Amino acid sequence: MEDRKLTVRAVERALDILMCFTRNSELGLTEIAGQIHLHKSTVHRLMTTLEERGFVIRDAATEKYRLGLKVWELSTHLSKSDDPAVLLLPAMERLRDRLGETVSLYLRDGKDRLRIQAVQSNQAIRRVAQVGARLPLYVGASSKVLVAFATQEDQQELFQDPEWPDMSDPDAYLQMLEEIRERGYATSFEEREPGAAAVAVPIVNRSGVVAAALSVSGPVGRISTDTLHEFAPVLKEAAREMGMMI
Amino acid sequence: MEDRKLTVRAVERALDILMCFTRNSELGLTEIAGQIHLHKSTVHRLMTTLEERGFVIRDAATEKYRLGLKVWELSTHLSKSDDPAVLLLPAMERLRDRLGETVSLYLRDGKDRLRIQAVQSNQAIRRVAQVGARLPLYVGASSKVLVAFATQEDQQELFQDPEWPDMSDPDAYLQMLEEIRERGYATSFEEREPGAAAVAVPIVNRSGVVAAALSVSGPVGRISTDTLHEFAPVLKEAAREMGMMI
DNA sequence: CCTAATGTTTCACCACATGAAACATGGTTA
DNA sequence: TAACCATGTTTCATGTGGTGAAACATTAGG
Repeated sequence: MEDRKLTVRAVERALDILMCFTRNSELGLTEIAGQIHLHKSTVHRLMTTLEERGFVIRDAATEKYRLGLKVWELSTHLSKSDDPAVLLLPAMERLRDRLGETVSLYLRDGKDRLRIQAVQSNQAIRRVAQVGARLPLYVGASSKVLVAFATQEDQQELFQDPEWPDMSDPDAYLQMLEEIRERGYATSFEEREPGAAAVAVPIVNRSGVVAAALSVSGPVGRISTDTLHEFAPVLKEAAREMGMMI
Repeated sequence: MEDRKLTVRAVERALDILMCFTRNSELGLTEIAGQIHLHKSTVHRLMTTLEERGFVIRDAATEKYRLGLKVWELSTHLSKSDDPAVLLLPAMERLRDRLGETVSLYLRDGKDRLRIQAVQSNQAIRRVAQVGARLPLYVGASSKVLVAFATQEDQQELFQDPEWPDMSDPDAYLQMLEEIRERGYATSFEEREPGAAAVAVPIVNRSGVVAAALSVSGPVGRISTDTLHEFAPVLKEAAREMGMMI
């Protein structure tokens, strides 16, 4: 072992267990043990610890574990002041009112993107976006934006990741990213979700860094590829304003 | 050591570190080490682990730690469906509109209570209640309710806790709890906070268990002890309705 | 009744978490 | 400039305490 670990294994495991609950809201002991490949007795001890500290609770009925009050308590103490999710909410609502479609805000987080805020279209047929969803970086308009404006090294790291799908034509893909950087927005048409289309633009903060991606999405019945391109300038203007705030 | 620990010390410590951020949103290494009485090198390793997993981040400017994205992500996956905080919000808003004062919802959590929801009075002078605040169980109208309707064993455990203040007259205190159970509400007048008065009632869920405490509070200038008793029946009716929902 | 799948506890082993101490860094003072 | 102090970081010997196999307990289902 050349580069010595300076982390604590038991804690890593406990945190991994907590993150399991982003995929399933209720989990049994063996279920968790299966997901993180540990012996159930080990998981049992970790769960006892998490439960004792209130980070998970046991459902009285199902006997399964779910996230506890402490998680919620912690989240209320996240520093709200500089949190884009609350800071940009009003601007997102205005954009939704203007375009009439669902508006989402994404943050790059490692090899994924995270939908940190969303305001839903109020039309009868609409795309419903779930806040907190973790989505892949290799598909969708917002992904393209986040990848296109990432650093070279960052991109290389992503592409080399085993999770990243094999590119049939790497040059064409890089060409597309270049195009996105040039015109300042990306589109997607039934790419991640059938029946959904989206436009996304980067939000550049005052330091000149791409801090997030802003997208507008809706059903293909209402949004043609033409519509996407019509939306783009409106989005860009909104993103520019938002960038001033963060 | 007679009763063997079946918890994991390193994990307990890591979780304790996380909870430190409910008191301070930004913390340095030695600061944390001081709070949980550990050597800074130990804390350093734990923090590296927490950071690697995204549960804390380092502020670029101050070099201090703050809670990370993962905490927020986890919190969005708390099962919202049966969460009283969102379920009872509309009813709380109606109550606020009716009485014109700040309405709070408390949950018992171990030796404390937790304000899990609050809607503020919209009068100029008002009591501002912070959601997520952890408060003691030995003072305040809501505390009295939560203690009064706790089980005998629970009460004993609380009273024997070293944190619990010495009771000058235990019999009088028990007498007061009995009175609260009889009339179904508790009051406080400049008890926890100078200048604030409150009434609180229990919320009994469909299983007949006291699941939470509902309180209305405001400045003493507007709320006399008489007002508190006038509010009580309104609160009780609201709590009855809320109880049906959880 | 047996079987299978849960969760729980015990226990011997030795990996690995631990804290002291040394080191590095930046900021403040004289 | 040096001396100082308060941060954070890394190293390392020590033995505690985390680990997983296995045994046990419990429940549900066939």
